[in-house]
Amino acid sequence: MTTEPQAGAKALRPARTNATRQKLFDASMELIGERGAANVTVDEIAAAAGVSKGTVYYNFGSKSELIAQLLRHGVDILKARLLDAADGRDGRDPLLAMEAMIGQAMDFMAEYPSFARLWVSENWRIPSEWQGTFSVLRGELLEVIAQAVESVAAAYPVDDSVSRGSLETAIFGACFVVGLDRQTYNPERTRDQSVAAIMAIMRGYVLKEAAPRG
Amino acid sequence: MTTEPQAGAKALRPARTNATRQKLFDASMELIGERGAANVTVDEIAAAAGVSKGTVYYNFGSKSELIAQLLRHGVDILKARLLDAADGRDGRDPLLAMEAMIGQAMDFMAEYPSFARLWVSENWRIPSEWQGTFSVLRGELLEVIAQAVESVAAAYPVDDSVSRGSLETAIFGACFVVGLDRQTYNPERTRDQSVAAIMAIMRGYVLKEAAPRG
DNA sequence: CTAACCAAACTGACCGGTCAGTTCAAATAA
DNA sequence: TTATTTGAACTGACCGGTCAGTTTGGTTAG
Repeated sequence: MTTEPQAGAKALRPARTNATRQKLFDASMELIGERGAANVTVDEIAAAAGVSKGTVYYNFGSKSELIAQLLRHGVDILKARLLDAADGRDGRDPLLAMEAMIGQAMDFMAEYPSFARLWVSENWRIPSEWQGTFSVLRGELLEVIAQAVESVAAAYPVDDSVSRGSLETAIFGACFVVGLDRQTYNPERTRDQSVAAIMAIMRGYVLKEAAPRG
Repeated sequence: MTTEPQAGAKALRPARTNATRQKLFDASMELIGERGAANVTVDEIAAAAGVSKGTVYYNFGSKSELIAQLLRHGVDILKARLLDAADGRDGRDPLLAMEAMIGQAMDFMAEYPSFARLWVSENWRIPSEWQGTFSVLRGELLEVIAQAVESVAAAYPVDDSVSRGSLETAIFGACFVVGLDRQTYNPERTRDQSVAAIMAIMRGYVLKEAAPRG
């Protein structure tokens, strides 16, 4: 195996390395998102990143590990945005916070469509090479959604016959699919239309138009 | 290229051929759904079907064409079920018909999880080998959903600010994702929970609890 | 009845090419 | 000095597609 840089010492790593890793993330996100992990070669990724093949193995050790870290990278970005959207509305109407989060999700899908494609392509495989990675990352994202749903349920009367978990999954899934479909098949649809369609789930969950904190 | 059987003469083809094609559909649906189209070899498919590799090429001409016909095959089954669920409730409450359809979709996902995985894995790739196939099949399925939504909109007051297309896409996507998630991560969730979560979209779309044909 | 015949269906060894992963000496930054 | 990158060569496994030959089931001729 090639000599890897100290894996845990991200902070100590020189800027050059981080720049290289970023270039590799960008290049592989694009290629893998479009054509699928199995249909992209390491040589292609290296070339697209303007880097040699050896550098890929020096930095990541394997193609599989590169992809695992790519997934983690993308989720970190998405999570940060969702939390930011929620925090920005702290103390306000939880339904508006939810709407802001879904809007952020749509923006993310528009900005990183390849990440979304990679996610849906590999997420439900069994057993996947990245099963553990997906399990953890999926949990983190659902946690963010769960918090937002919880806030809504605390402020509004909701339909308790609907299972929280299933509801969160439906929102999660609808975000990915609506976002991806807009990219692929219906570019004419607006961000707001997409958000409104997904928000229908929440309007169906909340029982009546009671005022928040009612 | 190997000599293919007359493509249009399905009726004339001996039973042996149709049996072979069915075995190949079953085997490849399973393998490709689990591991992805690119990670399954034609040899494996042939072996799993209890048939030689040459037979695959005799019947389908290429791996790509096998998968295209596999997609068509699965959609035919799903469409038939959805239409059946809708027809079975003809003249009744369109919301109940919708609920029946979503229930059928859940059943389908449970029975053919591999098809659902194949679909989400390859659907949003650009450009995909099966782009044309997906475009057509996606349109057919959305058409069925659109009809059901139309019936609801005709019988109930609905939120016209929500774009029909986006709504249908959200339902479509939620069905796949909720169904797959149940298979992969949450087998303890019941069919009814899943249906209820997806139906929240419709309850959010309908304005009040007006009686049908109001 | 049955032997000869035929085309469709099927077989599986084989070929040409591809790719992930490895290695390493030389170059280049910090 | 030391960490990082380069570039090119190499390997060994794997895979899609091909093709010459075999089996099967039915039809026809004698």
